[in-house]
Amino acid sequence: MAATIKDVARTAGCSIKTVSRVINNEPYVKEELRTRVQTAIRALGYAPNISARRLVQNKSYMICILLYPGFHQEASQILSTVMDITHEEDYDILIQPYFPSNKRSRNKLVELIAEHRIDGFVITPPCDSDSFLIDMLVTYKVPLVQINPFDPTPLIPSISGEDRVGAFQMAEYLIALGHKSIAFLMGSRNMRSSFDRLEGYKAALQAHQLPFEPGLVENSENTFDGGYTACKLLLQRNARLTAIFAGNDEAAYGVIYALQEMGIPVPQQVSVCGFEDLAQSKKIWPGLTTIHQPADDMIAQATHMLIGILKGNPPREQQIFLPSQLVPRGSTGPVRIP
Amino acid sequence: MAATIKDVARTAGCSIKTVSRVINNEPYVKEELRTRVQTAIRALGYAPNISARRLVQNKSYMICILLYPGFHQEASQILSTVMDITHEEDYDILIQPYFPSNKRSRNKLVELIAEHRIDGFVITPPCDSDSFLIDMLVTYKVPLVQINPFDPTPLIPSISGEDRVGAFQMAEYLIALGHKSIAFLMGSRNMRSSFDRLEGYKAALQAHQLPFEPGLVENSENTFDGGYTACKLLLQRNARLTAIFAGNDEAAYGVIYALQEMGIPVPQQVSVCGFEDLAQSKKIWPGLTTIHQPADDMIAQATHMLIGILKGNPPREQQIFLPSQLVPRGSTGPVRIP
DNA sequence: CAATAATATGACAACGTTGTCAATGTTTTT
DNA sequence: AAAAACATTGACAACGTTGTCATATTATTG
Repeated sequence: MAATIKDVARTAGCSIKTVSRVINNEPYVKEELRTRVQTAIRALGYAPNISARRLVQNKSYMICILLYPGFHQEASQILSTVMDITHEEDYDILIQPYFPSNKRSRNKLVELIAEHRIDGFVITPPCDSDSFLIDMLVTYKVPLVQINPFDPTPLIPSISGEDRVGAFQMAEYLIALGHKSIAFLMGSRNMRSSFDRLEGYKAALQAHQLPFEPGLVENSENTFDGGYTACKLLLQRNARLTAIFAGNDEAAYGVIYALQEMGIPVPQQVSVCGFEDLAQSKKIWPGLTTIHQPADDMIAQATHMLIGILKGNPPREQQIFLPSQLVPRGSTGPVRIP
Repeated sequence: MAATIKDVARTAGCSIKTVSRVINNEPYVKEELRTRVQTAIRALGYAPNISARRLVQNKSYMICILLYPGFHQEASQILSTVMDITHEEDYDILIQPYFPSNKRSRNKLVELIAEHRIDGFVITPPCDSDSFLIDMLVTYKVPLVQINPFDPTPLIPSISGEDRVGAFQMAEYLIALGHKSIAFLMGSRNMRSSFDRLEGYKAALQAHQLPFEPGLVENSENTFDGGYTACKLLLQRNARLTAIFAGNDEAAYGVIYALQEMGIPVPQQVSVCGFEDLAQSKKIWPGLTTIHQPADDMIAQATHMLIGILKGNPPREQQIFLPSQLVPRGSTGPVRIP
């Protein structure tokens, strides 16, 4: 299917060896021929086959970084999970940072695909919203599994957390504690899960006959700084609120930091909760009440599904849900009786 | 050098195709011949060459997980750094969890080496203390770079943080704040850095004419639970201490949690500090005073050094130091005047 | 018992690249 | 002007595996 060095040689009218020289920036190719070869390479979309190169050079072009789970806490949680999979399956796993819509990220990906270095992809939020990315993978017919929010008509195999349900549970929990003025931090708008969580929050209010106040919703990125800033804005605008439901755990850390900085005790005056249950959330004081929906589980499931597809065992269901679970900790408490 | 399928075939007295069948658990090989082949495989220490298999099957046996830096906070800090390197260099990077002295970890490594899948290694603490591991890599002549504490006679190229100096700086800082009763959490004993940090702490006391009290040193793992437990033990034994110097940031989180749980205000009654400067340390309240010595920088340096070695440019120095830097935050303050 | 099917083995090509070496053309040196 | 050095190109083997196909052996069927 893909062009090989022979195709390039034929197109450029020279031997494969000369093409090889051009690819590897070796000397002893006349400038004119060199450009002719480069033109052919571009015209055919040729990329060298890494496996062949590795074979003949007896090199792997791979480096291994040994990481003790504990030397760097959070990373290893994902990595351990993922690497357990590689140990049982025949696949190595490359973890690649991806910035949606970033040109460099995209180029790197095209390269990985063109060089036959990748059999399949697992896509995590918010990369699933990068339609260029998804289109490209579909065009190249590279198998992929997404981690993304609920989709009523999934075209692509995916693992989904229950964002709407989880947010509903959490809001209901706060309401049960007596909170009536509950702020909501609407997370990154490029993640669909943010919208689903907002919906769950609204639904819970409605189910308990509480009014939805748009002034209690603040846009923020799902980061520490996002939570910090949003919290300050909210309190400026509304001094009566008794609880803040952050878009995720990271944002909740920012909220807690901001409150403490202002001398507002958590949870005595304001309750705070998050969504995700990072390992860190039980290590801060007070422990963060949150919805358990761990990234590493989702990634593990997605990887298993992908390997299944690659081995010719497509999953029974296109979309798998991981149930969300409320984890109450110290950052939330009963509303203070005024 | 390494045995190939032909060697096995010759030893077992059959064709390479039959060996291939045995390797891949295909049918149509008589039991007797199958065991003969398996014996030969074991005798020769044969492992199939993955690149050749990949070439002929036109598969990469690699999976890519796209991870948005932000979807999972801490992991991406390391990964981003590391992947930036792969983007510029020709190497893919496999991150592999390793439990020192764990049989499964070791087997996985042997496999990676035998199958020619790895050109070189970066070893992080405490894996550098696993002499089996180091010996094996040296025996197989696989290039490696270690991240480890200062070694006066380094045989292996390494990147080192200034553990002793850093601990000295920190202890001196606490002393300058008026602290005289400073507890020290001696971190994991399988990391040499723990000993170096203890030394730095002792040296600072001595430099300022403060007595070293063994009762103020507590053994603990460099984990949240380790810090938590050690803190409780320390306070039971010694109510006068005004500062706790934890073995690393994670342990410091445990210490802060324990203190808050006991209603002891930080830093008003007890100051707390750590070592490492995890991203989280500026996000907790009060922010953690610590020594900046980021894992991702060290890993990046080590990786660059390793690639240099692989490309035939050995480093000028066998050992590179990354200077440590004190980062004061809210968790430390002047000692309370009684 | 012949005919057929199933099992067991091997010879050899193919995968796509790089390395070696030979062949040719061009420039520089003596 | 001959010799030597250098620049440019290509033919072909090699890397280690799996896939295809042919062949030999054994078991099953009619």
